[in-house]
Amino acid sequence: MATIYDVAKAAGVSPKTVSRVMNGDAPVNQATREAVERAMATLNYVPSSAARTMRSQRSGLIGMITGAISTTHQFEDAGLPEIYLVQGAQRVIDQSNRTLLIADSGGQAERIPTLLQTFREHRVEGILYVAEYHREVTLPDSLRDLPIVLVNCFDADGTPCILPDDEGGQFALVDGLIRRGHQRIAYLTLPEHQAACSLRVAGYRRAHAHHGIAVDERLVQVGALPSPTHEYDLLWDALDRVLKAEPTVICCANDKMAMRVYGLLRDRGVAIPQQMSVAGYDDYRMIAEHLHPGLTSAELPYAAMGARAADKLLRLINGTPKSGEPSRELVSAPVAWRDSVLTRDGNVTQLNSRRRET
Amino acid sequence: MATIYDVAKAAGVSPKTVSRVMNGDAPVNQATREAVERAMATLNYVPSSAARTMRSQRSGLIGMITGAISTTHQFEDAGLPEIYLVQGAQRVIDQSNRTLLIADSGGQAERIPTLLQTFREHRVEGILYVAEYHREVTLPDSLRDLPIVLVNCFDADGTPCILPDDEGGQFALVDGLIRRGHQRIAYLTLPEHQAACSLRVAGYRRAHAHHGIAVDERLVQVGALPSPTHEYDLLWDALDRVLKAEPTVICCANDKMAMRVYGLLRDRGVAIPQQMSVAGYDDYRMIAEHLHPGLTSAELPYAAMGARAADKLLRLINGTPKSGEPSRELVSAPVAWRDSVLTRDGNVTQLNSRRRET
DNA sequence: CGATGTCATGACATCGGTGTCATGAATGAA
DNA sequence: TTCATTCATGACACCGATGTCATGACATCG
Repeated sequence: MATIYDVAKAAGVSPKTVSRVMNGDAPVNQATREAVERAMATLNYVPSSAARTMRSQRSGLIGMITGAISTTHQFEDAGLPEIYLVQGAQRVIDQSNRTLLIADSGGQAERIPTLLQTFREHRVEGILYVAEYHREVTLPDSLRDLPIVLVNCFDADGTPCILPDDEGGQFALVDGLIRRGHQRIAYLTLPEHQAACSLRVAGYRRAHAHHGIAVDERLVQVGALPSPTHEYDLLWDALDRVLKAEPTVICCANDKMAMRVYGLLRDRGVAIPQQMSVAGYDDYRMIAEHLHPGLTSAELPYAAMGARAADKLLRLINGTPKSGEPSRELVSAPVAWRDSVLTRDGNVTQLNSRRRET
Repeated sequence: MATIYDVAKAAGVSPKTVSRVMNGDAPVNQATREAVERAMATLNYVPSSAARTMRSQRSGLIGMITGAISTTHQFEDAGLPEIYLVQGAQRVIDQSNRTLLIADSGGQAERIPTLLQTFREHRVEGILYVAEYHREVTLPDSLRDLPIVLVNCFDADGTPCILPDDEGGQFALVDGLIRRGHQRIAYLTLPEHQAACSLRVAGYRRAHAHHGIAVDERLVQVGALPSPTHEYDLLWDALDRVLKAEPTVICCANDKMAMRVYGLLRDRGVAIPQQMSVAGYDDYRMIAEHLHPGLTSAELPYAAMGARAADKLLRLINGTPKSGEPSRELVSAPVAWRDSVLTRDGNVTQLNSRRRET
């Protein structure tokens, strides 16, 4: 592998001049520059980031730690759309001429110290700490000395974080339902004590308040997803209870639940959306676009969150936070309206024309 | 940040001895070792991988390039389960005391040269080149000089690769259907010219041949998924044609299509699985486990492929390929049998008991 | 015309580890 | 006892960049 010395010799200049050509940190004669560039091309020269890091004490690496805090999800694949987070963050980080180093703990919390050790050895300049679902976390003390941004999670110490606007998203969805003529809107929540769940329910309630509609509490029920501990029946029962309150639309805590509700409703001979509209949350396109009819869902904006988090972290590293920048930032996203929701126009009901949001 | 010199001074030894304690490459007196370890702990010493890389000419980095070859998938999120690939590969790579460097092109092929340049600057020891779906690729010449393993793709030059056993998986699924009493098995393929599609159809045919059943060609139809170019109707029509041939089960080219088929069948008042069994392919658990009833599907073993690929790459790097190791390796996986498939016992039909495969 | 400044370049040290070789002490074999 | 090994350790150079400082050639200014 060619070094800067080889290039210097081939171009008949000193290594330092080659360095100057690469970094543009001092004027270089045009002819010299061209000679150096030719030599670099001929020798297929690629500078060594190790050497550069050593001398400059800047690694140009950002560490991302994902699946970090799982309580052994043997069943859940909640973290799956994290790939979008990675893409969002990577775009921003590449622009700052840095490289993203990703460590996935695969849900094994005990591996985290090892991964952090690796990050430290590589002298990462900052860390993005990603949770698989919106929740509170407690950071290990060993992280205190590095610039860090939490993504999809927050802690009690006010560490900078980027969160999805679950309350606002659910508000927008339910607001849209009401504007489309729905008055009796059911909500199936999850039993878990997740931040996302309670925020979404809060958004549901605020939308009702906003339109001056009282919430019939029979319309709000706790469902569940299949898991080793609770059986399907929980959702079946919740659906049963909620149907007694005669809703025209059922909002589900997430897309997975909505997918099950499709099946359960149809088992009862209820046509979607003619007899019952359904909405989800997350807008996992793999689900929402491919269900029939297409599922209306509030987007969980992973890509945007990744980008925002990277942006915030870079400012932390550079010591240039915007003045008055809050430590906690919410990321909103539009609702994707699809055919699972019927517009109720007075007594007449009509199908939405099929549309996609970009 | 403490260096090896600081540790050496604190422990009253030479830097080289500290190095020996860390690497265990030469005997060190027990008392000395403990003194050094105390000093490292006190100073919070973390060795610099940059310095180590520079001296030893081994970076300990493996590059993975994903979403590498997309033809701008504005619509597809095919690459989503790649996260499993990452986890599989990372597990193996960590064990070899190396670190995985991931670059995601986000489907923008023009970004690949930049990403490769970054890999080179970091002196990665080898590359995992991941395609989002099983296909043939052509490698840029600039990759020729690095150990490389293709994942989920192959090229014309016989570059080492890891592929899913689509033919075998579909064979196992259809074989299982026949053993469960099905004789008229429909197959909905995709119009795309993907390696996966034709292999799966081949497996379908081989299973029939294996049991001496002739394939009624009306049972094999080309469907499609929603996209900007073809409308839903394509799948509707295909389903229409296939139903005329009176199947007892419909196999779909993948889980997304199966999800749509659930909706389309139910629109026609066909109960799943009582009146029609359905099977998918990929076993995206986000879909297969949460559909109601649970979707029977052949697993696309991403995690295992990631692990196998990493393993193969490490052997390439170490120059210790197993003797007679084929350059192309297929990874098989079991079929996940769920409630969407009815067992037809003579004239009597029965539901599978609900079960999960681990 | 001499002083000063800018341009273009090179010599040299340095970042933090590890490979090589040397050295002295202890141990075992002849 | 003496020579050969093994053990335990240190001195020193080196990996490949870049920061600092020095230098010579011109250009500019008063």
